[in-house]
Amino acid sequence: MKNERHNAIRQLLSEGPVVSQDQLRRKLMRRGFDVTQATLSRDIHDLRLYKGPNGYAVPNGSGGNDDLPSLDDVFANFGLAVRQATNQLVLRTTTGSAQPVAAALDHERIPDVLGTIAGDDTVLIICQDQKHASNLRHRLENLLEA
Amino acid sequence: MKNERHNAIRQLLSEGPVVSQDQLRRKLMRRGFDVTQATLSRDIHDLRLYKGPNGYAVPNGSGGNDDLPSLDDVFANFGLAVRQATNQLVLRTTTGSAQPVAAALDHERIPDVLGTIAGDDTVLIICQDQKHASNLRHRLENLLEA
DNA sequence: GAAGTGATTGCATATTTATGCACAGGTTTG
DNA sequence: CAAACCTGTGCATAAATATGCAATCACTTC
Repeated sequence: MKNERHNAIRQLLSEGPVVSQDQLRRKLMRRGFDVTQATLSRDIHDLRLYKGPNGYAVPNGSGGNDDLPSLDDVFANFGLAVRQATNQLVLRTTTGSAQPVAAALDHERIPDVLGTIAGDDTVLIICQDQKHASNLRHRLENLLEA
Repeated sequence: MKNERHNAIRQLLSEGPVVSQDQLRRKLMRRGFDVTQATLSRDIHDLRLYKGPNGYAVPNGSGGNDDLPSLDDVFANFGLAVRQATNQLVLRTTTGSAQPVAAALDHERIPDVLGTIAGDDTVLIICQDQKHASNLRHRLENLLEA
């Protein structure tokens, strides 16, 4: 429950500005998540979100991670949201992070992945078909939480 | 004076974490600035500071570029042609303009758009499905004629 | 010089966010 | 199975932040 809600929050933030926890609460309500402001305060702490002049935002890849980052790490740090269009996934990342994220994906040699194309903050992932795409999407959504 | 105080605030933030406006007030006091929390709330707004897990921070991007040119402008200036392939649109732009055009598209937060990937003179726009793609294509075609 | 104007600030208070406590639903342990 | 433990949550409320209003001050205009 909490994990799904966290994903929904990231998704919402990538779609439009959210100025207060109460506004976030109402938006989540429309998506079927009914929680109180107190819970959102805790969620925001968990997700390490920032609040600025334009509302809440996902941290921009500042943490600067070191070694050979695993897919899990890369995702936890830079992944924002995954969306699916038939056999393709569109993965939003923090700005400037799409390339390394795509590299990590390629490196994992996941059989579902036919190939990736990365821009600045978006990775397009091509799968064999819709089924493989769904499969991968679920997997990535879980990684987003870590 | 407000400007000196703003500079002092920036200085303080670069030296160590500041977690609350009241803490900031006390630190400024020691430097000879005696103002209330209300004033600091306004200062923070003026300086467009962000508050996150580690307190206040100066905005991420070096040069706070908040306002992108409007989609209409960008299109009128750099857009060349739109073509559709099932759920994707391929947008040709003047060479070197694909990135800014894609950025403008992203920031418009059009619901039809799952994501964009930009090269040098081409932007690939991924939509949910063929219907959304057609919808968006018509819209963009209109902008091109403007 | 009087009156008008705009900028800055404090005060009081509204609004927003964080948190102590209690409780419900699972899990693990004995 | 019961007891001891976690985790996640709401409720009530504390803490932090934003803001309407009025006062002050530096300038401008007539």
